[in-house]
Amino acid sequence: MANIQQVAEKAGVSVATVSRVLNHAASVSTKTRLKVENAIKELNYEPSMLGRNLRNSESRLLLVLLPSISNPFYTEIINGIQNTAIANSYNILLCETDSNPQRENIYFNMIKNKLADGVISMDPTVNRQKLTELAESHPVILCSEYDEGGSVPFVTIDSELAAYQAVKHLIRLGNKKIALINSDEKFLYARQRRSGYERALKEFDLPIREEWIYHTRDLEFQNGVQAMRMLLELEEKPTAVFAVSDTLAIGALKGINGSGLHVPNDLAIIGFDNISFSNMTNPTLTTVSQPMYKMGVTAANMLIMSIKGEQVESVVLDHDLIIRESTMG
Amino acid sequence: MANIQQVAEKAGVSVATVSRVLNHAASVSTKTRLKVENAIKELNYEPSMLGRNLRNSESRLLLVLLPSISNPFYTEIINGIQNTAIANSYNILLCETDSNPQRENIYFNMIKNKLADGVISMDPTVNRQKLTELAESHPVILCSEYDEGGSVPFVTIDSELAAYQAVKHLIRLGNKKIALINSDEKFLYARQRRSGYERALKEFDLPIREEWIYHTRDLEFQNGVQAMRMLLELEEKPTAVFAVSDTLAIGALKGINGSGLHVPNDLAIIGFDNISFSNMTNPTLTTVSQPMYKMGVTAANMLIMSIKGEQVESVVLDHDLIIRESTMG
DNA sequence: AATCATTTTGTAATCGATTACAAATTGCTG
DNA sequence: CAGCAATTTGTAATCGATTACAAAATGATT
Repeated sequence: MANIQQVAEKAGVSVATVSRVLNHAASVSTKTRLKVENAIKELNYEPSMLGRNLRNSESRLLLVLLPSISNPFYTEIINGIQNTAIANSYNILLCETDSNPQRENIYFNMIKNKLADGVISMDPTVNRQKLTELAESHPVILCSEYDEGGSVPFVTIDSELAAYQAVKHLIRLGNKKIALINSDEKFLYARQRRSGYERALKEFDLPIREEWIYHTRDLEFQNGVQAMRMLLELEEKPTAVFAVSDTLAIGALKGINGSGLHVPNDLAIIGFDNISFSNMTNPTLTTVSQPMYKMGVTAANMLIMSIKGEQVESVVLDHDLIIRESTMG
Repeated sequence: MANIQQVAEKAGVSVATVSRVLNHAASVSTKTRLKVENAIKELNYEPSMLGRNLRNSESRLLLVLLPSISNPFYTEIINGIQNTAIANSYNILLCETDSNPQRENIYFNMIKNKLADGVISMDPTVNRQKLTELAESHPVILCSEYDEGGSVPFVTIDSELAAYQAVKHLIRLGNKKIALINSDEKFLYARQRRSGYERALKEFDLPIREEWIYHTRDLEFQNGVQAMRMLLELEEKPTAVFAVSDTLAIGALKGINGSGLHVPNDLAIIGFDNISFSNMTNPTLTTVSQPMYKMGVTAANMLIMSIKGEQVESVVLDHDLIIRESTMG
């Protein structure tokens, strides 16, 4: 790869002039510009991001942190981020953290080191303190999961309300025994969704029974299968299940297969996220749809504003209840 | 963020000495090393990747190109790559190309510009010429999809054989009318899987009928649904279907629901990839399992060897036929 | 204490770009 | 064509690290 020196030499000008051509400075005469452009073409030259970034403290690269790419929930969000980034001449790099603080740290360092201009974190278990610290001096936006009462701007939905509405839908269908398949309540969204679940039950004077609340370790299908098996072993079985993620709900659906029970006649199920799989199951899955693409777009716009030094406000977007076969008894 | 100058000043030594401490050079006395380490701690200093990379032409970052993160097929491969990379003090960045040559180009430039040390491409529609060109001067490994007769090292499976075995399995079950849901044959794997399909049919003197071969535009569920609908409208319907990806097979399964036909009694289905969802469908999906994690590990090891300047040989890994309910009539 | 070998540290060039400032060129005007 | 302003180009410092080489400090030996 040629460097700027060689281009300058070939064009018979100084490196400063080449740099000016590269940056479309107005003060270059047409004649020299053409000379330089030819030299660039001949040498197949492309400017080094490294040299440029070192000097400019700008990389036009955005980092997107996510715990795992295996959850399809992130797919559409990333599309939104990516399209918005590209429209603003930024590129994105996806960083899978596996919720491992050490890995997170490596990516935080990329930001500190100007290898990237900002970060959108979708990792719920992120090291709070490190992140807040980073956010003091660098652009950071949280997406989906956020820090209650924290200072880092976020974009999310009203999980409590969504859960409340989902459970209310189950109650309206006549269900009185409603189970909750929740993830670990160290996550804010898990606490919020539980809270919405309880609010709906209370409103209709239904009891909150601990044995109908199951906590899973992860959000994989298998965790949902396991949860459902436990619920089906109870003496008093629920007649409906609200799972806090589609992956869990799909696993639960699987757990019911072969038990002789029928969805939705014996047991109604609602998921959360509206991942593309949720429409492929048999029966198809009723679920809460998050505006994932829009979340991505919003987060990216917020980050880019933040990089420009503008103030940004957190945003709460609307959700939808998508009613499908798993609750159409 | 403090820089190396400030650390040197605080420790009362030269920048060279600080650099030596950072790089664990043997020639630093214990006394000065301690002074420097204290200064580093006090200033909360972390070396700039940018300065280091510019000087060293090394970033210890690997790029992983993939067309879309929405296909779960890539998930396990990436796990393998990531774990191997970390074990060798590398980090990975995922780059979603959407099979867009312009985007690809941006990431290729990151390699050329030393922002990353090498690239593993899983993008089948990659710009062949650009990639080969890049591979001449930079470490590149292809994973899964590769360039037949090309010079770029790859890791893959024997798609032709896998398809042959899958179709033979259908024939052994007594099927004589076997359809193929293939993707676009511009992809090498699509041509290879078709070839294996035809070899099996020929071996058992079964006719190859064009109307039983459907080509989809993408690998999304919806493409499989659509394909199945077309096949079910034929006068002479197939009794079995081999789909070249699980996503298509799952869509096909969905397409059969509501048609009154039963899987596997009326129609057997085989997919390809063994994505985690393939075990969640009802009935569960028979499929060809690729050693995805191992592919990732192998690709990463090959890339790291290549970065070290060693010669690497392409690898063909073993696959497995996983028999589940969709072919257990 | 002088000499020399060995260990430790510092000086300054380097990587590839950008840009403030200085210098050179161009074009006008009288 | 001298004089001056406006335009164009070049020089050299800079970003933050690494490292060859030089210089200084240390220690051993006589």
